Amino acid sequence: MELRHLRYFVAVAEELNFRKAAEQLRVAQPSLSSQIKDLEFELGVRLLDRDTGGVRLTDAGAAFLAEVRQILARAGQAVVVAREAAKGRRGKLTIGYFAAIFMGLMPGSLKAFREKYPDVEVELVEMPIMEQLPALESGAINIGFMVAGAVPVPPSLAQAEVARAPIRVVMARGHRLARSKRISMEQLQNEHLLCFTARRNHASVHREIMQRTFAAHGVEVKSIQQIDGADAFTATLASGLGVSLVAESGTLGQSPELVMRPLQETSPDLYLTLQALWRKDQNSQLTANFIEVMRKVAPVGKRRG
Amino acid sequence: MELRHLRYFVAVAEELNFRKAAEQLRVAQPSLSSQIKDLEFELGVRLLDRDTGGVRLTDAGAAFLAEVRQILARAGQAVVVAREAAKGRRGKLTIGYFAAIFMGLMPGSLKAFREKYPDVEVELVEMPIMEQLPALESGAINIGFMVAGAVPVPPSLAQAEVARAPIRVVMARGHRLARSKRISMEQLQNEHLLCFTARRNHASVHREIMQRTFAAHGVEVKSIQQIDGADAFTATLASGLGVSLVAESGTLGQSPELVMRPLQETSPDLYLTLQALWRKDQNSQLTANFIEVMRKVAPVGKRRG
DNA sequence: TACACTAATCGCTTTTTCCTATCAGTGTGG
DNA sequence: CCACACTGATAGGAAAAAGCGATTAGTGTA
Repeated sequence: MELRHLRYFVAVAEELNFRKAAEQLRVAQPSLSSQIKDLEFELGVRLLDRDTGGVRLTDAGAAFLAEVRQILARAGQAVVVAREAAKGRRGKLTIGYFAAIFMGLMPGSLKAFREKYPDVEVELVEMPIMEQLPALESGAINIGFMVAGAVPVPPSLAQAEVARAPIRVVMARGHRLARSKRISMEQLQNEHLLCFTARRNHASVHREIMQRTFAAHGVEVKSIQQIDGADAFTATLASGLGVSLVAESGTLGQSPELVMRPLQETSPDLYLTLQALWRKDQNSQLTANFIEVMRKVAPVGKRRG
Repeated sequence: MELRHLRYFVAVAEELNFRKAAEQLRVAQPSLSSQIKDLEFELGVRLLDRDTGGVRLTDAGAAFLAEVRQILARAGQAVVVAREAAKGRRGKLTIGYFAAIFMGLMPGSLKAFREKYPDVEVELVEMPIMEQLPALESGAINIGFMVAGAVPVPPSLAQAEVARAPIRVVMARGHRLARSKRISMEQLQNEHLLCFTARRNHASVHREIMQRTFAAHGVEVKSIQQIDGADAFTATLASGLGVSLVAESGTLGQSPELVMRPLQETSPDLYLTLQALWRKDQNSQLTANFIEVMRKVAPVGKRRG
């Protein structure tokens, strides 16, 4: 059974006339008769009662017709879906992300993407960068995100900068340092510093970045306390126990109990860059579209240095 | 695009290997390559990323695959539907009926039919016999019912007896005649007789049958009052205003305000036969099945004569 | 009774699909 | 580092299928 048989059958069932149906299908009437006969033979069912006087649908033909109409409609739909999907306007996109409180660009990007591509199903999977890399390679996720330079990127993955945001000092609203308009790194040297991690006993990318930032300015810090989980981290900051460095775009800035202050220093290093990662061999328009939207939405801080 | 293309595509998408997919499809690998190429060309979309190293689904391929699986499933389903429909186990049956209060066999028959053929959609259309005849010929209804001999049946329609029930006298529980165990036709001669009709100003088949019954026994009746609508007819009987003749199987027997009494006479004429009608050229298994069920369910009264 | 119309059949052509054999790459193991 | 097993693509001819024109058989109508 081929779609041709179904198309021919629908034409005859609608016209109830082989000659007219054949004309509409732009084939000769004997071809049509032959195909219908083959279809009936394969089904083992008479679909059309016909004699030299005309054509009528049998019960089985009427039931089959209803099914076939749906099949043909779906077949047409499938073609549309494939073409739409090729343009990245339809399909499923699985995104691994992490550190909303740290860089916080996903909510706005997702909203904008869903508005522009309503037929794309987006699934967000929260996972630390070290889990994203194998997930990208296996195809479990289509796009991953990391702070530039946090970890080495395997050669099978492509990367692109999607946002850049200045580093800020974050602390409780009532914190002693909150009175300063700008805060120098020397001031931070003797503060209790905090960083967060996704899972207990995991290496903290956040700590890595903080240490690197201080080191780049020749400032030595004693230790940075690691806190598991975003909520715990926020709560600890809010208690006034310590301070941390995050990107200005991080969602911590939305917390009413916390404030952000710029650093005194103006080096170009004092920016965090968010990079999107995807498989080089994927060549996915879906991925390209998401990154394009994200780039437009993402607050790209102007360099001060 | 033909189902072959879709079947081939699914095989490759599942195996991610042309050679294995070809083996499974029992075709040579080059045929498979060629068909997939044709499919992609027709869609204008690359569905599979392939090189000498292997095969991967593109985004479009993944989206298309999901659609195609459903199409193929439906196509298989359509074949089943056609075969089931040919056996009368599936499809739609439109039944014209009338005079439930008069012969009252439909509820039980419908119940039994729905139990035996749950996949058949049954639609009941209430219409008097004179409307059923053209509806049968046009195909608006598949089966009609009439009391045997009520009207002449056109030669294009087939008919079969499905039930026979004795004629009874029906009246209010408190009616004077209700005290008799049997009632003779002479007793009825001077009673106020009632018959019902479907619509105002329509000829009453009920009256026709009653007159014929009396006439067959040489009993002459003055007049029979015609009442529009089954509910009005029941209510008028219940009020004690008059009496009527109906089949024992009629739903009037279920009314607590009414009683039925047999006639004194024992002629074989004193039975009403319900006939099913359908188009001769229809040759519908659905119709045959319904009538078969109805015959089993219908109370066929034993002849007393 | 002729005529217009129905769908089916016949013999042949065209188109499509399929096959075998081969080729051009890639990754792997000795 | 080179064979070797593996990938999918290509070429040319064979087989199958679909299509065509002409014709036939049958029905309904004027």
